[in-house]
Amino acid sequence: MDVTLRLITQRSLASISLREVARAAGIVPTAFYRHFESIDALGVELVDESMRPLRQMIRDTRRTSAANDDIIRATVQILGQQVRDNPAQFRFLSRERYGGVRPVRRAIATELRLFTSELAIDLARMTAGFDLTSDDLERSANLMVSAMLATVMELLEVDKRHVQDEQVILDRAEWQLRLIVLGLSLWHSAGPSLQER
Amino acid sequence: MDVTLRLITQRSLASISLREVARAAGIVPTAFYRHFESIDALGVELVDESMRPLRQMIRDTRRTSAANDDIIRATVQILGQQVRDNPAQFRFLSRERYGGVRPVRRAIATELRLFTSELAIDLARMTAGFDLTSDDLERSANLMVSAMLATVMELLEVDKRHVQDEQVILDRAEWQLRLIVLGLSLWHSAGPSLQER
DNA sequence: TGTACATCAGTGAACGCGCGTTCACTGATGTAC
DNA sequence: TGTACATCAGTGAACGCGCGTTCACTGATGTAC
Repeated sequence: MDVTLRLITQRSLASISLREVARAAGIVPTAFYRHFESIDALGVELVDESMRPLRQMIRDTRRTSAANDDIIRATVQILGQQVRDNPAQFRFLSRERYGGVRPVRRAIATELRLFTSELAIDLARMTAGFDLTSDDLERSANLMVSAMLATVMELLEVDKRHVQDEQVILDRAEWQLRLIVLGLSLWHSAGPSLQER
Repeated sequence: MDVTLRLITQRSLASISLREVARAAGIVPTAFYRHFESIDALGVELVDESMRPLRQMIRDTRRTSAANDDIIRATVQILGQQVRDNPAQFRFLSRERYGGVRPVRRAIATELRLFTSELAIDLARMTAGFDLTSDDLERSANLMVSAMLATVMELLEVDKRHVQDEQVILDRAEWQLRLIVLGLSLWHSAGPSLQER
């Protein structure tokens, strides 16, 4: 699984062969079948492995938020750190999220839905005074996840020679999350004129 | 190019062969070279073709917004219509945006940056009284594009037997865009306490 | 209007290659008695 | 402690197949004079 993550740094899972994986792992092609039924099956297992940094992100954020009064900044910093520490996992997820074969795509969609729900729970705590429905929370968590995934993808495209670009992307993400929370804080006091027109 | 769009409904560009394209087009493999140097070159040309519906979207929205007071609803409706009318193009863009080979990925990134700038211009007109910097506009246009692309991807995954799911996704997109505009409308009056903490 | 030539999309045979998968086998490690 | 057997990861030969690319060729259409 490790060598596969390394192989798909440059290309997608669909375009690498069983023999390439075996070669990179230092085994003979037939030995591959001792571990996985096919490349697709390997892909599905990789989803689980690759979601680990995201789950870690939630834990880190929850631990941090108790001691930190700027939770948005902390969240974005943790995101940047996780992407820096686990580029292959994040690359795999963003590559295969829509580009991959169906079973892998579905596995990722399921995991991301869980992730969004977790975020909605945290968001509920953060916005306790805002009088939001669970639908509101789910939709805004979904928007935040979209923004964060777009951020991840752009971070991964940053040329290593222009590290300062990373900060520009992270600053933008922070600004965007702040805008969303600001919108939420005023959602119900804004009245129907802004909400429905 | 048409048969290629049809072929990648199920798989990514990286996983289809020159011979498959030729076969589907009803020509002999060697005749492919009369038209394109390689599959990658075909991909780059497909980007241009596939961006057409997006450009059309901007034009439609501009034409509509003059006569419509709920521009957000109109925008989301136009988005849904374009995706319904050009699924193959949108599927190609979302598949290859991060999953594709580098030249295709870069071509898409460039086009989307242009699209974001166009949106920022329209947004400037919409939010004329809000006192936003061009940086604010660019960042919020970027967030809107992220939200819209995520919407497109989910629309494309909708099972044809559950057409009502489409409306749920579009409603959410509308809600999200509305939230962003609401945030923008109050960005400068919110004061530093909400913006920087 | 007729002739000669250029351009162009497509043909079909052939090549060497890497692919996924099968099969019978090996040798090390673990387990039962 | 010793013996017999099971499990397991890996081996290596072999298969038929689809691949990208080369080459010399065809026949229709367009163009110059």
